[in-house]
Amino acid sequence: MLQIYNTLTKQKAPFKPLVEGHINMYVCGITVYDYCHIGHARVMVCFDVITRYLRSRGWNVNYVRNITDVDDKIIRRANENNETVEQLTERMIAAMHEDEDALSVLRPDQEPKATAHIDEIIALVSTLIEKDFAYPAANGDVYYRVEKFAEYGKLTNQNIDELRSGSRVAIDEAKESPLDFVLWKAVKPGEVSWESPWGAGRPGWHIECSAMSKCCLGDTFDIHGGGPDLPFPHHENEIAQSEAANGCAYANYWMHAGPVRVNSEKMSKSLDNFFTIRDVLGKYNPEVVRFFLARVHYRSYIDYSEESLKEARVMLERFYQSLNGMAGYEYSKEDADQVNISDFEQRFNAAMDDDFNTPKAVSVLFEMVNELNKLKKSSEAGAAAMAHKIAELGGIIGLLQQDPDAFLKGDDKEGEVDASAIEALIQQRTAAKGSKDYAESDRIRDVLAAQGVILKDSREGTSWFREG
RNA sequence: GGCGCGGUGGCAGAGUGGUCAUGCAGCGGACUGCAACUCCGUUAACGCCGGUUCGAUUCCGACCCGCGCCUCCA
Repeated sequence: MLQIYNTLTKQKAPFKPLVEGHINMYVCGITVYDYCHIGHARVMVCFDVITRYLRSRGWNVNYVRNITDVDDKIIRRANENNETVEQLTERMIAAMHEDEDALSVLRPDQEPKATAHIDEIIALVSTLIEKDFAYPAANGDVYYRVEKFAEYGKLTNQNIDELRSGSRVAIDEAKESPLDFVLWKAVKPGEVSWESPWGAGRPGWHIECSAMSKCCLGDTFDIHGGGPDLPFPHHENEIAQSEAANGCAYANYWMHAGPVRVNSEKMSKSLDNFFTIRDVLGKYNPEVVRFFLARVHYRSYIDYSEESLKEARVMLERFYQSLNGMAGYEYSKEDADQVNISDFEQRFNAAMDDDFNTPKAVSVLFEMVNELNKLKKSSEAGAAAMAHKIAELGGIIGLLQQDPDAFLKGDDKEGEVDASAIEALIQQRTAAKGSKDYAESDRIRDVLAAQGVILKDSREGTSWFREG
């Protein structure tokens, strides 16, 4: 039984879809004015793991993640760069897709862009005005009348009075109340804009998600997800817009990923303490980055550090050392039954069913590695079956799909010994060993070790890998 | 100030009212020319103070500490 922690109810509850076997999920995506950082990567990986797992269990998942391609920051950045908004956003969308591909994040089924849904946005704002939940102001903006929506604040337990007194938002003369937020922004000189019943302008931030989710998934859908800084005000405002306009529940389950931290502070644009995905991919194998993010429960914080990345690398090495060389062996269903594959698989699924507990699921995978290493000595077919299942289950988290030998050897990087030089030194060492010249063979091993290359002698000869 | 989340062995990180998390590191052993990989064994923890209970790291309350949101941010 799948259990999901729901931000709305603040507890874990059994998941019940609107339509049996089917899941409609909307996740807030990226505002594309800059390269994605590791915090963005976390949200991408988190919902990618969730989608992969649900599909592996037979759910039919329709995964929508939007792209915000017009807003203040985009306009400012495009001006700074002397390019159009569209040039900037297309560049950043391409970069985002490159980053996702590197991290083995599968594309959502739909990636709606705000600028492609202006008509739907205008229609939604019109409905809100008709229903008296919004008003055009003297300055050309259209605002949402927050105090008209009785349930405002139900996602994050805010109450209107507290918000009003604690409001840090500067009083805007055009608004009826400081809590009101903008649905449609009147154009300023030099900005991109679209015609509307309230004059030329562009959508506010929150309205696009209400419009696009309605367009792609309908008035009510199953899961709405996003990053840790979105519950308030963004998701609160989405609820207010959609439920007021549609007259029915918006999303049934709200899921929020935890933050990535640096030195105990949240990684964020405003703190300027972020590392972009491409920075980090320059130093670590993409799978290491993915594992770094996926080995912690999705709702917990993660501390970003070189040590954490290295630890993820070392953990993956254990998997790949064990899997290495197992691909070629045959096995039957009986072989798999004999080594209790289904018990492990059940425990893996039970962990994932419990609010997507990846740390626990990974621990099951490690138990399987231990079993595999033992089976290598007793049952070739049993070991092959185990190895196959480890890779299969790892694949659900988006891991363990590389060729083990390739992962362990790594790419030849600038300034490091390349593979052919390593092979040549190994041949010299083998010759030295053959004549029992251990001083020489140890010397060669030390030379390689000094460059991070570790040798492994076995009956079949000497193999090597690069340590993390 | 309001609303939330969290404090687990040297580190990372799950979980449970009374037997093992898991990985790294450490220690002892096996394998090895020596290593590496691997295997076997092993050490060690639940912020603080009360309460409930036969028994609490796990439930309840207070306290201390850390973090997030309340302004654009995933």
